[in-house]
Amino acid sequence: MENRFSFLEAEPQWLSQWQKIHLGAPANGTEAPFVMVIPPPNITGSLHVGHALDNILPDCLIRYHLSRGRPALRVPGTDHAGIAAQFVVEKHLKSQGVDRNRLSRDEFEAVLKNWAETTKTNILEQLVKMGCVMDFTRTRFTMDSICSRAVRHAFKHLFDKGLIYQGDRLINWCVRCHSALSDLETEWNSVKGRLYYLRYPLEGGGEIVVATTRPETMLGDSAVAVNPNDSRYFDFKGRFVILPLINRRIPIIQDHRIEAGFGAGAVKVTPGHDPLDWAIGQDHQLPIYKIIGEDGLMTAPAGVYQGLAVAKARQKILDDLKQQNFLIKEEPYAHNTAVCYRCAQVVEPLISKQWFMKMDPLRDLALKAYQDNGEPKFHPPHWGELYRHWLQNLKDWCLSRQIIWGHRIPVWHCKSSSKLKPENFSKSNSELGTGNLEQFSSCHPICSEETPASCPSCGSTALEQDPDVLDTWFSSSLWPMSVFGWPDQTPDFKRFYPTSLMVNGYDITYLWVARMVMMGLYLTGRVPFKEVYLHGLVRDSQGRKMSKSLGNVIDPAVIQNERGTDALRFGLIMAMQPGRDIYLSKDSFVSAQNFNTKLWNASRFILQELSKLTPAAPVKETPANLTHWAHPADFWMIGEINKTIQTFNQEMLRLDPAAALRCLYGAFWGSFCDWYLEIVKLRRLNDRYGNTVSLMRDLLGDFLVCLQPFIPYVTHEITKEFNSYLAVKTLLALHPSPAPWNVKSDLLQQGARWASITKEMVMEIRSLRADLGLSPTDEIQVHWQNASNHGFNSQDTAIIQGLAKCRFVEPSLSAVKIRRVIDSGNIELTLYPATTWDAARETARFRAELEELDRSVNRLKRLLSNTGFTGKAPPDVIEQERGRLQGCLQRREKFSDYLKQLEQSSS
RNA sequence: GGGCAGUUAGCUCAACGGUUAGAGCGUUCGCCUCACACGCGAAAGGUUGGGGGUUCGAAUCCCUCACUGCCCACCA
Repeated sequence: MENRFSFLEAEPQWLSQWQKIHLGAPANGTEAPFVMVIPPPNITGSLHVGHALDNILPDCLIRYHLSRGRPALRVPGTDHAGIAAQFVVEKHLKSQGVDRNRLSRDEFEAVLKNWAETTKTNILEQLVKMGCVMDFTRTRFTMDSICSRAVRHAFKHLFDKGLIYQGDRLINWCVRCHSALSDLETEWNSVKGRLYYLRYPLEGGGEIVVATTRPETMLGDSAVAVNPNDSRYFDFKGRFVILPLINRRIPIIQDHRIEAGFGAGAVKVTPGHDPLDWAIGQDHQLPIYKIIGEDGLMTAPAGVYQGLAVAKARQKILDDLKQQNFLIKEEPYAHNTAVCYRCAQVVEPLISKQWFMKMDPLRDLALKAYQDNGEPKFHPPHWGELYRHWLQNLKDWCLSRQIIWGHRIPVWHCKSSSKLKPENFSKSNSELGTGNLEQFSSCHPICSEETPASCPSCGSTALEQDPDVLDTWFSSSLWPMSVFGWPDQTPDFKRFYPTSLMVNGYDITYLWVARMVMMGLYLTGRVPFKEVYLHGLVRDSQGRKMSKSLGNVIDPAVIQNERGTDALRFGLIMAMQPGRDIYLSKDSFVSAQNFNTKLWNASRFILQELSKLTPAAPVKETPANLTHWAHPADFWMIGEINKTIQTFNQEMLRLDPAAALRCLYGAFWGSFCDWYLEIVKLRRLNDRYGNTVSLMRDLLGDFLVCLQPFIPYVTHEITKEFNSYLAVKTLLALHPSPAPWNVKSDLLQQGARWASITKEMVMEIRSLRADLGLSPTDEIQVHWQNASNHGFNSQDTAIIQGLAKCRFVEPSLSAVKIRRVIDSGNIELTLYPATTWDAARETARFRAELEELDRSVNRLKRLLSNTGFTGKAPPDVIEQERGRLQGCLQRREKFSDYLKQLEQSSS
């Protein structure tokens, strides 16, 4: 074995073996498989460290369940990522000097398909390299034929139920992406703008002042609103305003949504370009003027301002208002503006004909499932309430996007007649005036899973598919169903749906998780996953988001190259705290790598001991009759591993792999390496040493099996090195998770007691050695009273001598003495240092100890004489306190005795 | 504006009503000791954010204040 784990050489060997182990051995029992689907990464580029988390945490769970003999499946795949992907590809084209607007729809789609193929391959390869156990024969892509079919089927079903409709609504329009966005796809930025106070003249004399941050929208005003209780405006009721610049006559209306306290108390109402104004406009039946177009330029109704970009129009309108004395004042004002969550450009609220989905029936199902059955179960639990609250306030979902990359809406329009269908146009539409609305025939739109041959109403074959594509999250919301072939009742769908657990970052709880639940419930009657684990977001060591511009991005591939995939996996899992964001720096992976090295080296030591055994045939299995040959140290370690196995299982099952890993880390390094292996070394001369070595090997085997889900590469590589020496016969990943060792509890207790005394003694001596400034080669002489009472024989004392670099001697009356007690004062230790020694310091030490003990004794006496305590506390707690008091008294007696001796000898 | 989470050692976090609050990293000191210097040993470091309450007993439960982060809403 090399003295370092060469991960770069070792890693590639294991990948092909792991790809075969999905679902594990053929299921013999009836236990339901543990099923997860991957949160499909966007095909925008390569995987970042957040993706690594999304995949490594589930992989640990999948591997864990496989090792417990439960069939386990994880389905990989990728997401076409609509706007996000189109944005990235547009940028890429631009960097190559290609303007995407000069490409035809088909040409651009071809570029995107090509891009998707490349990144898909790259992403799947990265997943494989991270060691993820997935069934790559079931790999899906949200735009492949299976998923697309599910999308069309779901759409048609919802359409037929009347839940999907087309209509003119105020929506979020990204001018750069040239598409509508849903409410969840906008983000809010604080901007330092200005608040402008405009003077609106009243018909018949007088004026009213309105405040606005967007003066250019005044061209679209159709009313001025005031609060009905605002006494300043009681007299204005029923009067009209003549809108400056364009001289439109608009009413003054009253609406309770207007806050009297803000600005001037009167608000210009622009139903075409503001969400609140749109709502007010609906209620008051106000006309709508669309003065900003989808291209971000002022439209024809904007009159002389037509064709100007919004910012330029604003400036010109301000100039004109000022010149005509309509601008009273302006003041600095911080407010929020919506931006596109993908391209970060300003979102314009505007009226547009879009496809929407009524969410109420779906929402009700999700609320009922959550309230009645607690489904899905959230980790951490407080997310459940957030989810419920969000559902309660859910609005209709804007489904259509005016981009190219995505699922084309499965609706066809009949072009046979140019006759307009009057009910498609509300009276306000006639005033939109931009001609942007499609002219549809009188035939009903045809929703169909397959391209229809002809119009069912008129028989015409002049059909045109709706040009829009679906929100990328529509296909995502079907993912846990579509990957298994839904709507067909495939064997996979029957066996694996609903899935067991969904793991992803909390940032997409509403965008994705909630929608999957709603769609799953509505379309299949079942919540698509029993549990949801929402992990925190990865941030840098200062808590900032990782971004390319800040230069604080951690590329998982770089960590893998520098420290190994296991270090990446270990470091990420250890950094996870349920419900909290994860702060990472490149240094976060140092101690992870160190652990792997430690594991490697400890294994190397054990292998070396195995190979030294003669004859060449080492013990294959630890002899069962432990009581005949095992040492208390062995029983102690067995007790430790039993506790570890128990905690490990418990934490894994309650979805806290970080706690599980912490427990393994501490037991392996702190108990197994630091103490047990060191003790074993000191037992080499024992004639049963061969048995000890095989026990040590089997204990290592337990650790390897438990650690395998987290650090598969190094553990598998170790089992390979051990070859026939290790009891692990199959591929480690399929080796059964260890059960606690079946050893009588009194033996375990004896072992624990032995270890407790030994460790305390050794640490006391080591501490004193450091205190005295002794060199590690200097032996320190020790006398130990009452040793035999604790059953310590010569082998035990040899172990202590070896660990503490000391030598046991007969008591000496003449030598310098340092006294200590251990085991709560039951054992007295006398040390004879062969060096000068500061008696004054020792005296001070005892005095301090005594003071501390006095305090403890007083406290404990008070506590134990408190009838409130003795009457109410559980008996074992009282017993524990009694024991503590006993120990303190014993120690105090010894220490005052030593102190007296010290004072006598120094005087 | 509404809501959620958090505040414990220099840093990241444990401790899930039991009385002397623990790890890892970092720091300091001593060691290349035959698995490992990616290591070993030793040590320093805390009024558990402030205040009040419940309890025999509070980091833990309740109230309150302060601060931090996030989500939702969007006052023009």
